[in-house]
Amino acid sequence: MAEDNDTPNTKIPSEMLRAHLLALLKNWSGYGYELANKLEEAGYGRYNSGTLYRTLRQMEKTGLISSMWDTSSDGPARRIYSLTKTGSLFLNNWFTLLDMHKATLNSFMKMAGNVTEPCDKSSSSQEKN
Amino acid sequence: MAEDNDTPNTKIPSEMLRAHLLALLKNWSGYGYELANKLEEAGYGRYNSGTLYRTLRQMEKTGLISSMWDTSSDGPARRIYSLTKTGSLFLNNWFTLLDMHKATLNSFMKMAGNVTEPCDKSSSSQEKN
DNA sequence: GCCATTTAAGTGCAATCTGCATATAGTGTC
DNA sequence: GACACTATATGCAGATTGCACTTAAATGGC
Repeated sequence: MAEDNDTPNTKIPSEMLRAHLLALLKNWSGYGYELANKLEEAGYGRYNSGTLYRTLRQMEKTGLISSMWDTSSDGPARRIYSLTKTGSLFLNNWFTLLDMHKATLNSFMKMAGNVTEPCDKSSSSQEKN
Repeated sequence: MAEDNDTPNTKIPSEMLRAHLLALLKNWSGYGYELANKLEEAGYGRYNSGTLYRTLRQMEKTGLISSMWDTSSDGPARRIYSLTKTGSLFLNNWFTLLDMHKATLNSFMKMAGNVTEPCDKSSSSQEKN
């Protein structure tokens, strides 16, 4: 992991990155450098370290995860993160949101057919019930 | 539809809003005000109009949608949006991304138990003895 | 000991994005 | 003309992002 290839080869929205981090921390505690490695191994490229660490601190600030220093190891101190109750709930809600989102997308795409008549005489939209 | 209740009661990430707009414009052309109504009818609250219009213009700038003025109607001119080829591709990719994301989440959550042992190659995961 | 490298986390800053309030403009109604 | 409704857009403070850079502890080579 010595190369400074700091570019994610698969760019995902930051909301998804947060969800990924929460999922990794489910039933496990890890530190930033380690999380970055896991993300890379999963094919999400090498995140810019600043971006990743800042994301983690921000998630901690909003209560999704909590951290404490681990100085028991050999190298420099590590900030060990764990999922909070809130973070766990958030992760579950995220799954729900994903499903709702997908359902809405499908509904919207199917909705396309029902607008064939222009009927501009009415007030706002085509079908005003 | 005249109340100025400008608050979405279900807050979703902006990436999802963009996907919703793309889905609505699939096989259909509509203008901003109309799209706002559809989102509200679908239970996503009344978006702040500024936010929505800016999002649309930005999506146009990045080539996901295209617009032209419609002055044929009675009221003020409407900017009619349609999906571009790029937007259509983007929407398809978004579905793929959603599936990948969900798969990754599940994989990460299941991964939790294996931390006692480096499953993969000994890159630099948890404890590089 | 000295120096480069690796591990680990963080800061600085410009550019962009977000939420919210406000502005602009056309049309119909009184 | 005053007013409400439709329709789009702008202004601005605060948050977020990407990228470069910094700090710091330990390891390994000479």
